[in-house]
Amino acid sequence: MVKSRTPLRVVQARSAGIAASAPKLAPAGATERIAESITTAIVERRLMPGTKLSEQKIADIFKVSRTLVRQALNQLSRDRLVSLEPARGAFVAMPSVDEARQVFEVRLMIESALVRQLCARITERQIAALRAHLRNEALAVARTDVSGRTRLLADFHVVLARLLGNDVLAQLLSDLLSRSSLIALMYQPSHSAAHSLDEHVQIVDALEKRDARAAVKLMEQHLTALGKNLRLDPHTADLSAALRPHA
Amino acid sequence: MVKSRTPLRVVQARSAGIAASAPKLAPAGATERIAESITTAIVERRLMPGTKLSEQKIADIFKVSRTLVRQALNQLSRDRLVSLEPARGAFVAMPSVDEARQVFEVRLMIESALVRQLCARITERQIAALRAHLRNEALAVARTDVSGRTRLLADFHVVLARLLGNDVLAQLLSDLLSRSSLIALMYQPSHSAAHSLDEHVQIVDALEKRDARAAVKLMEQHLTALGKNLRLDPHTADLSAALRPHA
DNA sequence: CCGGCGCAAAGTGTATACACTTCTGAGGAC
DNA sequence: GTCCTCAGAAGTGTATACACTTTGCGCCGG
Repeated sequence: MVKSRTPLRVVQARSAGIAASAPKLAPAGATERIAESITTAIVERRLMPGTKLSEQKIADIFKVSRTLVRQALNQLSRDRLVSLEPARGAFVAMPSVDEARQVFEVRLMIESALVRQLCARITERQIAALRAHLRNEALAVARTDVSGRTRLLADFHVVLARLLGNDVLAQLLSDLLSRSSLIALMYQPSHSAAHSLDEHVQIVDALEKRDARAAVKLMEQHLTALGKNLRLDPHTADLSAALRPHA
Repeated sequence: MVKSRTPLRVVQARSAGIAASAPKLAPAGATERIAESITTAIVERRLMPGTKLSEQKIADIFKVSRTLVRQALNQLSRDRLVSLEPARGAFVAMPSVDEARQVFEVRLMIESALVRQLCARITERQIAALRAHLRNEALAVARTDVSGRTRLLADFHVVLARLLGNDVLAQLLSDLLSRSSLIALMYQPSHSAAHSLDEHVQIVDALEKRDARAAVKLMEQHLTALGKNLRLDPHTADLSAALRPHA
């Protein structure tokens, strides 16, 4: 696994030219922009678990003060994407095996109920939207676009949640999926994206036929498959955990 | 409904004597203490929805700077207990009817699956713990201890979640219950605590008999009962919403 | 040669300073 | 008398300053 020697190399802030000293042109979302960038970087696997997130370095990158960076890191900490160690700093979170298992258990509970309800309410138009999403997934898988692929595979589940029209649910699941990305990154180094995509297709097929039983079953298989993979290679996890304090 | 004239009257910080100027003795949890106090105050109905939470006033109460208060308010904002309006300040959140409905829908999904799984795994000791909790609930209801009653009725659901040994689930449900408290406060001014307690007892009975079907059914009834109550009196909601901007 | 002690550099935690926005209320125009 | 304008107050948003903790490294003792 990568030595994760790079302390930081996030995408550069695409700030508008000036923004010199005056706090004029950072009206809204300055903090949000930072949090979003870091979240995206983690989900798209450009930041490895355990990487130190130095406040000053991030502040320099985004051309803001540590204040806003701290706010962003605090938010991410509540999302469990970074862990704050008192007086030591912020690090990209390293979910434990237990936590990983629990996250998948919760996803299993929620997403089973989700597809069950979806079968009753889904419309033609919504199925078409799902098909479109699947095409994007297939495209990303085909061209081995790791970043996009990872994000799109996760987004599939959020898209499902949105179809219920329940923003609370969608937000909740979105958080769980960010955590899942981190978990996958730690415990599933060699997971087959094509396989997940195939299962997604099968789920949409079941939804289209309004076969609730099949849809739920498929979703359960999909998630337990992901969950079971965790225990298979705890070596990688412990290894990277053991290496963390030094790097 | 209350005019909510009081801008602030949270519990006083029980800080140890000194803590004058030096940042010596606030090593950990300074921010957490503030967030917790405000959360408790909201859940126990000592802060009404729409109440303005002025940073400086809170800072004075807790004898800290605005910095820590802002951190706490940011955390609470992510929990949806307070809403931050840019350049205007923080207010105790006023969940919309839509949001309220969605929260109960999600709780329905999660807690149905919860009791279903619990039926299979619950132990004698755990049932005893639940009975003990129910006794506390009954006590609070009997002595019309509004604060404690509200908290204990909500805690019941968190206790159930903890029995599964899944901290992620417990945390998630805990957040949803805080929001539910706020919702109940806005849309269920005259809700019968005794009725909820009775339903809790029935659920535990079903769990003890390991009757999954009955337990799920009871939980569904319990939650849909709470959810249905929302639409019955949207008047109160609009009224307090109408009064908010001025007070 | 190895292990512990201590000082300096780096980084976090909190407070304070300052810029800008919003709100309120008094004064003036119509 | 009503409405608009605008100045001052109050409050939020960001940056900076400073105290304290952690950490890395050299030095001394064994």
